Order: sequence, then structure tokens, then C-alpha cells
Amino acid sequence: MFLRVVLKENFLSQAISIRNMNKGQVTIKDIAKELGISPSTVSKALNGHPDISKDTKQAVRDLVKKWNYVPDPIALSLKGGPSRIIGVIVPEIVHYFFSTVISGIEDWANDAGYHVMFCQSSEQYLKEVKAVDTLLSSRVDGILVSVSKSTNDFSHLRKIVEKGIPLVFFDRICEEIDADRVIVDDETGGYVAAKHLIEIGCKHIFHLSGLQRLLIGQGRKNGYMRALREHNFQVNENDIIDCDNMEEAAVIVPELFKRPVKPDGIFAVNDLTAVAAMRVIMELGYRVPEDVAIVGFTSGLMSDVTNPTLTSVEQHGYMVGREAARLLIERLENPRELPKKTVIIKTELVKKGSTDRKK
Amino acid sequence: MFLRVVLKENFLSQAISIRNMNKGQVTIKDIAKELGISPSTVSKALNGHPDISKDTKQAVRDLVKKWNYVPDPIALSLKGGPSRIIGVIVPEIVHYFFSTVISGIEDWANDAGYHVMFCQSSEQYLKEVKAVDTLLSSRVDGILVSVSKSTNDFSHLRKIVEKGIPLVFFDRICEEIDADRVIVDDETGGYVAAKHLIEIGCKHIFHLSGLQRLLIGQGRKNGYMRALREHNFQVNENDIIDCDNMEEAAVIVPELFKRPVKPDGIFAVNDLTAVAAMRVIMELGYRVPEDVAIVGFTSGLMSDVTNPTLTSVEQHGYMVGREAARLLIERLENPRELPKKTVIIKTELVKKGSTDRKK
DNA sequence: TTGAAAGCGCTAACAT
DNA sequence: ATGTTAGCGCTTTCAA
Repeated sequence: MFLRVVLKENFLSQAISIRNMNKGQVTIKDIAKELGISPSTVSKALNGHPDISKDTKQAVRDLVKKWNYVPDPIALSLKGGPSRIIGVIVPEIVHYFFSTVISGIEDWANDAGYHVMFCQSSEQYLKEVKAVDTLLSSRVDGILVSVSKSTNDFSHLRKIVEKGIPLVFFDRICEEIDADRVIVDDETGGYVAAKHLIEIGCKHIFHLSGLQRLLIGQGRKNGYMRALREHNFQVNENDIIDCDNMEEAAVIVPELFKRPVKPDGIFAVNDLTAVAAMRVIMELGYRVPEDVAIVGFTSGLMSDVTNPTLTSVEQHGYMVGREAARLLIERLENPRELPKKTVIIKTELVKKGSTDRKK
Repeated sequence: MFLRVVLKENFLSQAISIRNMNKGQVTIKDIAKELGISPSTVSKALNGHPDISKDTKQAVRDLVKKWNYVPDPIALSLKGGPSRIIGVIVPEIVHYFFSTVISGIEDWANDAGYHVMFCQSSEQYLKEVKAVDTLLSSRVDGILVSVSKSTNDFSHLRKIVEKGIPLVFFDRICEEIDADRVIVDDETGGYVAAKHLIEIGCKHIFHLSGLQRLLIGQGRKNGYMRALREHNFQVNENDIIDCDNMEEAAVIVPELFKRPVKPDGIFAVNDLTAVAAMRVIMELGYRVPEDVAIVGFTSGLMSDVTNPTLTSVEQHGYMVGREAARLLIERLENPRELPKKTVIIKTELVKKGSTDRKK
């Protein structure tokens, strides 16, 4: 009897289908009407509810396929269900590191059936606050954040947690908030970088350091200092200079070479600074790596393109992104309250021309 | 009398406020309850409906501000209203050009009160199709697309238009679909690049060309050919080699220097290829720019970092993004059917070391 | 000038 | 095994 209904209605299906297609999506109602059953039955059939007959389920599934029905995520999230969107806030998309992180996030999230919504803070606290509001009002299921350089007040991030929305920090974390974290092993990176400079014979190793307010700045510097100490070098505070971008490097680096004790090795907090330093140094007439060896941090495209190529600490941004997404989705799909995790992504020294001293 | 009600209710406001905050957002209902009026009145007051009294409007506005009420965009878009989200599909976020485009889109869209949702196709047709579904099911108000290299079938993009959702192409456009477009003036870019090589005295100018299926590949090549012709050079098809990435350049470029007539000028379809070519050429023992001058396309960070620095055609990605967002939002806010526009962003030759022949 | 009711697409408790 | 109802937050007739 059920089948008869279907057959009878079938004459109309084409017309109905077309009408609804134009209007937008096919709805659960259309399916129900076509099959002569109620919307809730359709809903249950679709969700594999146990007490719907096999025949009905099959009929629903067939029509769903035929009409290309897709449940409306908006309606779902209005109901309070998950939106299956995860929000991401990064400081700057143009940075190679962050763009690789984003790729990692996207790939993992898409594979798990989530969509991703990106916002950038442009390193501005206010934009970061706004981004949080944007994401919350879009009902994202969870949020991934790498905090901006100018963020000192964390109440907007705390608000996320208070709303019960899973939060994962990556790279630039906030220590004050208990959340999952994915960090790069900056300390070891800094250590290995400085150690390498020591091993190739540098005696006066300077560090162009990042913002000490950020953990990544601290970590890289601490690693540098540890390497020096462990190799019986004296750590000289004057050899650590705040300088984390090309513009500053252009001004600051020449000053270093006016000192009585000039650097013969430089570890810079990022590739851009390293590259700018290298440029300046060569313009001053020193040879790289013979007179001055240089190590950067991030190992983006940049490091292959300079002459000499730049030895740098690879951060594995893609992995950072994947792990961050994985952590978040794990929590989304497994809501019991487990202790927060911190994943540390290993860094890796990639040796290239700027430290390649033929012995 | 109205005011009395408000005052009376005020004792409870704190408690109510807190309860609702926890549960999520303040709703229009809460405002109504607090003020002792109906939700529909609140809605009208908020939307400046003419027949709501001034007092009511004011009271509503005050409480809205006090309780920090924000209308729920999900509910709005369920109602069929705009989501105020615009969707963007780019081939690869890691490309400097696209990341600057994204910045431009984000800035303009945010200023206009829109949120942005990004997807990347990773140059894969299937991911592009999926991205379209993602965005449509998220009820975006409009979509910006730069088509992937592997896309030959455009039905997924046509679907967007058929659903009545404004579509704007940027950079990699689809000619078959009538839509707003923002393109870079590739032809002129190619022209100026080749002309510059001619002017500095190159006699044998080769072109490392991009995919000819893409308009950008065609445009750059056409500009190159026009420059040659206009300067009475013979255009030799053998001097135009398909080669648009570092890996290919590493293999192909050395071959060029085994020919009887070697290039003394190279115009590459993008910076990465140009940089790779430059590297290879210098390794072969030629001097840049003295023996071989090189021009790239895009002028990203890359071009400042090489030695010599790379002369390149600036594409103004940020502007492309802004214009694309502007075009889309213009259409969203002005729905009458106007003819489609094409905005052309001028390119600009940025002369640097790789063509700097001291005369 | 305000309110009640219906409906956007969907689900879930509660009938039948 | 299937249907009815109510409700998520909001807007919008239509009635009062």
C-alpha cells in the first residue's frame, strides 16, 4: 500500500522537485509530502531512529538521493545542534607559517566533516575581540586561536570557555586560560639553532629576539641561552637585542657591527629578520657564512630563495594546524570533561647555506 | 505607568540577566519579559517600525544596550534574511598573492559589517565543488571565487548563480559565466615586463609561461608577445616554455642554456619560477642581471629577499580583494539587476636588482 | 500603539 | 510504526 502511494505521487515529483529547487533547498517537508508521510517520520528515518520500518527508511533514502536533499545546517544549529563549523583566529594570514597552519586545520577539519571560518586579528586586540564575537554569533562549535601580539586582556577568550565552547590555542597561547594547546617547541628550536652556531665555530653569537611578552619569544631566547651556557659560553645580555622584523633589522643590525666585539653568528627569532640581517651584513662587506653565520626560524619559502640559502628552524606549521584541529574535534565529539592537553610539535633544524662553513 | 513597570522589574534584571547570559545569548524574549511587553513589540522597536511609541523604543534600546543584546544571526537567516556572511574560495592560501587578496576582502567586508568564510580548493576541482556546497549550505549571502587550475566543468559555479546568489570572480575568472569580475591586468603586466627587458638591452627574451587554460597565463604571454612584436623582435614559439613552478624550473631552465641561442632575458609567469630560474642560472655560472636579466610576476616578499633582488610585476592583491568584496557587497545591498562589471586592477613594474644593468 | 499567531527547517517528547 | 505538537529566535501579517 505504501508503495502504491509512492507510485501515484511520482507523477508529480518532477514538478514538485523543480519548484522547490528554484525556491532554494528541498526540505524535509517536501520529502514527507511526496511520500505521503509526516515530516517527523522523515526526520527519524534519516537519523536512523530504531522504530521506523525498513521500507520507509529505504523510500526516504531513495528520494533524498534523487532530490538531492541536504539538511539545512542553519535550522539544525537553531535547534541547538552543532553547526559543524569551527572558527579560527590568526594574527595574519599573510605569514607563511600561519598560512600553513590554516592548511593543516582545513584539511583535518574537512576530512572530519567540519567547515572552517577564518578571521584575522591583524595583530590588533580590538579586531581579535570582534572576531570572537563574529565566530560566537555564527554559532561555531569550537574555536582555534593564536593570540595577537597586542592582546593583554584575555576576557574575550575567557568568554568563549564560559559559554562552554571548546577552545584550542595554537602557537601563541594564553597561559592564564586552561585550554588545549598546540605549541611549537621553541625552546629546543632556539637551543638547536645556537648549538649549531657554536659547533661551526662561532664565538660571538648574538640573538635578535622576539617580543618577550609572547611565549614564543621567550622560548627561543631561553633555548639560545641554554645552548650557550651548556657550552661554557658567557651569556651576555647585550648580545640579545629586541628585533623581530625587517625594518628594525635594517636599523639595528648595522649598529651591532660598530661594537668592539662584533657578532660572528646570529640567531634571529624569525626568517624575515634573519634575511634582512643577512642582507645588511653582506652590504657591510662581511661574508655569510664565513664571517658571520646566520640562523632563522620558520623555514618558509624564504629560506630557499636567498643567497646563500638560510639555515632555519622548521616549525611544521601544517602539523600545528592538524593537531589543533584534531584536539578540538576530539573534544567536540567526546564531550566528557577530560583534562586539557598540550601537544608539542617538534622543531627541526634545516641546515642550509648561511651556516655552511666548509672546514 | 510604563516606567513603573520597568522600575519594578528592575530588581530582577540582574538575576535574569545572569541566567540568560549563561544559557547563551540574551534573546528578544528576555527583553520583552523584562519590559513587560511582547516580543513582537521589541522586534519592531529594534527595527525602527513607525508605529511603536518613542518611550517604548527608548526603553528597549536602553535595555538592549545594558544587557548587550545581539540579534541571533542564525535565527535571522532561518527567516530568510541575510546571513551577512560572504564566502570565499581560493586555490591556495599559502600563496602570497592570495593571502593578500584575502586580507583585502576581509578588511572591506568587515568594515561593511560582513563576516567572511574561507575555503581553499587546493587547486582541486572536487574540493572546489565541495567548497561551493559548504558555502551554500551555510547560507552565505554571496560568493567570491578564484577558480582552481584543474576546474574544467563549471556547473557548480553556475549553480550559485541559478540560486540567485551573487557571485564575483577574482583573478582566475570563468569566462563562460556572466558575473562580476576583478582581474589583474595581466596583459599589460606581461607587456611592461618584456618591454623593460628589451629596453635594458636583452636580445633573446624567453618566457616561462603559465597554464594557457587560465586567462592569467594567456594574458601574461600575450603581453610578452605584443611587446616583442611592437619592438620588431621576432616572436619565437620555442622561446615560450610551459614552466610555472620551482620544480619545473629546476629541470627546464638548464636545458634552455644548452640551446644554440641562449636567453639573455627571462620573463617568468610568477615570482617563484623566476627565483628558481635565477638560482639555476647563477649556479650555471651566469651573472644576473649582466648575462641574464630576469623579471617575475607578483612581487611578494620573495622579491626583496633574493640576491640580486627580483624585478617583478606587482599585482596589488590587496586591491583585488577589496574590489571583489566591494563589488559583491554593492550587489547585495542594491539588488536591482544591473549589468555585470569587470574591474581591472592595474599592474605595476617594480624594478629591482635582477634587471639593474648599470649602463 | 501594541499583541497574538504563524512560520522559517528541523528535532524530540509525547501521543496514537 | 507513525503522527502531532511544540519550540529554537526572530519577523511579519493581522487583530485588537
